[in-house]
Amino acid sequence: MANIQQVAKRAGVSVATVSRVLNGHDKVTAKTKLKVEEAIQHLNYEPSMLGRNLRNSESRIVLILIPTISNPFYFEIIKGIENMALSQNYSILLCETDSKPEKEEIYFDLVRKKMADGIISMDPAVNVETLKELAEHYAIIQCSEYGGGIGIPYVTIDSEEASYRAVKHLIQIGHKKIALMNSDEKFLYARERRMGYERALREHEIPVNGDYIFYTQELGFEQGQMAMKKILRLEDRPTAVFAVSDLLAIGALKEITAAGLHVPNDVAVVGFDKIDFSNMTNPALTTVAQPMYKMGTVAARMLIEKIQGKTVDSVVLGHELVIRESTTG
Amino acid sequence: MANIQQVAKRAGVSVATVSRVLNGHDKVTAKTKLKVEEAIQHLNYEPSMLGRNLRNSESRIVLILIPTISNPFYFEIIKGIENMALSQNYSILLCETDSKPEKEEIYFDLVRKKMADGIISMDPAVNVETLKELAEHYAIIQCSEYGGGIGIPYVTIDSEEASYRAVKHLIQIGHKKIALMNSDEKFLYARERRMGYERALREHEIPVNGDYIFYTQELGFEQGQMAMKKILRLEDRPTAVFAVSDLLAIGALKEITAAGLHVPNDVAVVGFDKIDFSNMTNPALTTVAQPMYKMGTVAARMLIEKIQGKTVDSVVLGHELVIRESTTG
DNA sequence: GATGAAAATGTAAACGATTTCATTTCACAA
DNA sequence: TTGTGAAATGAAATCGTTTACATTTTCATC
Repeated sequence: MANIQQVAKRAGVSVATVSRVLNGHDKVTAKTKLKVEEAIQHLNYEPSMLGRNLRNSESRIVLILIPTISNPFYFEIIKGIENMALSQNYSILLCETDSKPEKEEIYFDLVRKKMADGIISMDPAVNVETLKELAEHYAIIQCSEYGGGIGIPYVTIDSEEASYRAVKHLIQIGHKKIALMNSDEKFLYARERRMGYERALREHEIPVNGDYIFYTQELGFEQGQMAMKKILRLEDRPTAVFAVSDLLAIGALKEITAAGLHVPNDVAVVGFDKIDFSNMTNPALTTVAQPMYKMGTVAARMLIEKIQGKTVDSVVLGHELVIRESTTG
Repeated sequence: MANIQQVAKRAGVSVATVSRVLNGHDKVTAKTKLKVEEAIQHLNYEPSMLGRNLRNSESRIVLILIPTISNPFYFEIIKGIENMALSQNYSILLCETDSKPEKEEIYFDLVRKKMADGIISMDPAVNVETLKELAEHYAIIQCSEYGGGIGIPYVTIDSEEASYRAVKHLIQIGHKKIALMNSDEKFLYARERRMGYERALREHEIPVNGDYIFYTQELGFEQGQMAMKKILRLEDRPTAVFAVSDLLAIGALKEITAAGLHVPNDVAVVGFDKIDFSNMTNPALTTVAQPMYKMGTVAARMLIEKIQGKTVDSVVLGHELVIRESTTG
């Protein structure tokens, strides 16, 4: 494991010159460049990021904060972030918080200790106070989930509108009794999605029925099953369900089928996110597609600009309703 | 952003003493310790990993190489690795290779440049030559997928035996015409799983029928669908399918249902891996459970020991057949 | 109060790069 | 040949820690 000194020695030049060759900087004579390159080759030299990072006061690592890696919703976003980051010579540290403040704190510490240059937060349960405080000193971007009005740039979609369109689709194919499977309204997106749901109903003069709205603690398959069980027990059973995540919707599918009912003939189902699996279920799931890959690249670009000291503005991206078997048979 | 010098100055001690307090090293008088802690508090000091890492010639980062993040098979393994790593103050860099040598090379470079202290490779398509070469200088562990006999420690399960048991289960519930949906036999695990399949058949005096063995390029849902289409077209149609991944099996499920057939009455299906989704399908999938979380923790522990210069031995963990609706109705 | 060993603290040299500023080399014109 | 300015190169500081070694302090003992 040679270092820059040894390369310099072998090439008969100073370390400064080696560094210049390494970084393609300034002007270096073709002849010296050749000598240096020969030395690098011969010694099998690889510049150490440790030295370089210390000198440059940067780590070239960005943190991605997600609640759990098991939620496929994050896949494409992560890919987007990764590719953009890679193209700018950043690496990504994927951090699962399990929505636990202790784990979150471990990762926040990583940026305080300069192990990371910035954070892309996708955890809806993130501690907003700490995040705000951190944002005063470090580069932070919120992706997909965001606390509004806290001065941290975000990239997201218009949840209210997306939700509105999903419900409108159900109404247009004839449904009037539409249940909403929402997550806890402490999350902004949950409040927005309920508003979209209600707007669609009101617009078609369908009264909003509180009994048709269900809240779940998490957005997983089991929560979807449990909520669906309750829905199926209602005396005036809904003919359609709009779930705010695909996993919830897939749980609903399973439960409806288990009850001997048919999707969409007895109960239609709409999900949200268009995760890969939404296409693998029986029947395939109608869902709202978020431009996840794009969100990732945009978030990464914003973060890198922030790291470079630029000011960046929040971005709202478009979305799309993907109609499949779970509503149209 | 204060540094250790400023803390030392304010506390009226030397940087060495501050460092000692920081690391809970040696003996420091309670009084000086207090002074130092006051200074740290007051200056809001956080030790920089950049300096520390350079000095210690380590990055405290480990690389995880996976072909793609979209395969849920890796979730639990990653969680296992992450938790073990975290407990030892390591962070993990999740690296998607897309099974492309170029991307792989980017990540290999990260360890050559000391940005990472070691690698846990889970990519079956990894370039074994490069890996071997790298293993001479750096800490490397293979997890789940491994090239045998290349001198790199691995943790895995007994694929042949697991496969044998899965097929035996199908035979025991009355099947004789059992198709195998395997991946390319350039992978060791694919060869092993075919051997287990054949052993089970031979043991029950069922001839091995080459027409019943299908190879897929990847282990995804679409490949499962395509292979199943072919299987359904066979004149003497199998009554059961053993797929070497859950995603393949889920593709098969979808295709069987689409053909108007019933699982398991017309065709029984067994998968491999017990990913979360194997429980969410209709019907739920019979599958071979790998102890993924355990594999992760074991791999991480092995890697850390390797980093510390110890010699470590390969490990073979147990597995379990999980019988669900796709074979027993 | 002097002594000496043990305990606490300090000094300064790493770790491996980048970069500012000073110095040398070079090409060319006088 | 000499002088000049530009181009190429080098010397040394710097980034923020840790730690081997040197030095000072402490304190029980005589």
